[in-house]
Amino acid sequence: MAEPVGMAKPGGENLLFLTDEQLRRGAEAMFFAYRAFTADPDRILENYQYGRAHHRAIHFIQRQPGLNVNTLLALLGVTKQSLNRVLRTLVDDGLVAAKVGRQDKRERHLFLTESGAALERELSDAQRNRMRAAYRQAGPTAVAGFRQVLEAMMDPDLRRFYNQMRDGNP
Amino acid sequence: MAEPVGMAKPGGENLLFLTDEQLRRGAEAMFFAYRAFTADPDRILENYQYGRAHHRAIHFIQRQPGLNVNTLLALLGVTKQSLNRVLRTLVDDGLVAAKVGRQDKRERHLFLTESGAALERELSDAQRNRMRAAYRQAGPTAVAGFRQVLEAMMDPDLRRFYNQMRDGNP
DNA sequence: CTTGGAAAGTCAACATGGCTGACATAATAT
DNA sequence: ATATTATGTCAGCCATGTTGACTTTCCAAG
Repeated sequence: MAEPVGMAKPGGENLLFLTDEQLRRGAEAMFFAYRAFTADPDRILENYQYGRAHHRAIHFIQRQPGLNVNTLLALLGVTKQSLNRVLRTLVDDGLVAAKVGRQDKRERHLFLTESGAALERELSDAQRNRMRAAYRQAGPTAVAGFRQVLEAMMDPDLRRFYNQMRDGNP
Repeated sequence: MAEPVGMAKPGGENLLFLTDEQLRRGAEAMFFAYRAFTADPDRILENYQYGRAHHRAIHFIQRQPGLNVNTLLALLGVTKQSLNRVLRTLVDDGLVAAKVGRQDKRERHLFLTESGAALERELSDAQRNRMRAAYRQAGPTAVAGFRQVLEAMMDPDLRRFYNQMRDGNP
């Protein structure tokens, strides 16, 4: 707690002096927090015979209804063969609807069905509950910092996606 | 940017009003940032025919030299069979030394060898570079918030471990 | 001193979800 | 007419998780 995370240079520049120790602690915090972050949805998914990959696909389809497969591939960062396995089971099970594009008939636009949306809600409810609790405990200033650091950590391409999603869904 | 992350209640209580949208954004930020967070070490590990599991084991052995297998299992949250596969290759390849306990001869205390420490350094250097850049970009206040939120998100058991590691390694 | 249980290692079998490579189909774009 | 793009699919491989069963070693308590 008394551990200094950084200091302003006397000259006035806002440089940070970060020890290896401080950065290692940050890495561990990411590791443990991410484990907790995925634990709740994972427990739910077991009941449905789905995995984390299904959750991610469902999440982004909920987020951008009508996105095409290529966009989803870029968001998830996996190969199309890998995604296809997941997406096929979701379509077969009636959780996702794939509609042929009107302008470009090669594209499939992806949507959640009623039951797909229901599962998405169940999963994200569980995940949001944990995040809400953490946000409340840490307070608004901490939350703003949390998001700033995460955003700064992202690869530029994904940061673009991340911000597009904000802009596209106000 | 103009998105409110929370407000203080007029009454004075520090409650946060968090929309689903804000929490979903947080989840996405976690997802994208974690991808970036693991990407650099993953690239390096490919050259050595190791995976992320090896990195995690090496990380915690570096962190607490001499820990026993049970402790490492609890930190990593995997089964002993799963860990054993990873640990065996690391021992066989001479990156990790397993020394029989003096008091309790059933226990094996794990240490990094010279070459193990070298690989750990290479991996964590890459990871720390990204974190350092993100920390610098976001600033000290943001970093403090980042850590607060991550800590609040952890499962209580893992938070205990997380804080023990701080206390044990001042 | 015996015995129960803990720490660790191992074998086998299986599931998930990554990957590559090759190929097919349909439709757009040149 | 042809090249390219978007998608889907098959086959196979790998890393890493799982459960279950079993052994060895050894500490500790009866």
